Amino acid sequence: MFETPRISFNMAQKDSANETISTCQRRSRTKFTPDQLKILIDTFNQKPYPGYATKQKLALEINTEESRIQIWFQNRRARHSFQRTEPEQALESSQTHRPDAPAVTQVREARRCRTTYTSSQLCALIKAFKKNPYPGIDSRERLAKEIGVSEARVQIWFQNRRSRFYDQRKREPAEIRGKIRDKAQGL
DNA sequence: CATCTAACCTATTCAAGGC
DNA sequence: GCCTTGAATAGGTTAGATG
Repeated sequence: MFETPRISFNMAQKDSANETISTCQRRSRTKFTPDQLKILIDTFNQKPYPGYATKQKLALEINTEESRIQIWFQNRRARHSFQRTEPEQALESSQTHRPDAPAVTQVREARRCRTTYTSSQLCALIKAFKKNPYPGIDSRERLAKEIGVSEARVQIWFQNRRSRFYDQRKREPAEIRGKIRDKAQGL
C-alpha cells in the first residue's frame, strides 16, 4: 500500500570497504534444472510442509543441499497458494489441544533433531557473533568448518541469536533484557 | 527496465532437553 | 512445570539472472 518511509536495515555489509576478501556476502544463486524443479514442485504439491526425512530424501534425489531445499519450500509457500490438505489441519490441532483425536496420527513428519552444541562450539559461535552478527557465506563456512557443524546450522544459530539477543531496537526492553543480557554475556 | 525467484532477514511459534 | 534455545514458520526484502 504505502512505501516504508525509511528502511532501518543496513544488512551489515558495511565493512566491505575494509575487507579485501569480500568476494560476495551471500551464497551464489542456485540454478535448478528443469528436472530438479519438476521433482521439487511435484513433492510440494503433495506435501508443502515436508519433514526432515522428506527433505533429506529430496536432497539426495536431486543432488542438492538440504538447506537449499528448505529455502525453496519456504519461498514456494510464500509465493504460491497451495492446497491445504491434511497436514495443515494436523498442524493446527496438534498442539492447540488433542482431546481424543488420535485418528489422524503421523500426519506431521518429524523435524530435524535438535543440535546440541558443546561449550567450545558455543564459545566460538558467540565470539564470531560479537565480531560480526551478519556473517556472509564465507565466514559462515569457515566457522562451520572450524567447529565441525554444517553451515546451515551456523546460519540458523545466527538467525536465532540475532532475533533474541542482538536487536535492541525493540520497544521496551524492561527487565527481560537484563535476564537475557546475563545469559548473552555468559560466555 | 520488468519480472522472477534464490538468498536472506525478523519475528514468532513449536518443541526437545535441562533444571 | 518452567526455561532456554534449536528448528520451523509466516511474511517481507535484497539481489542475480533473463527477456
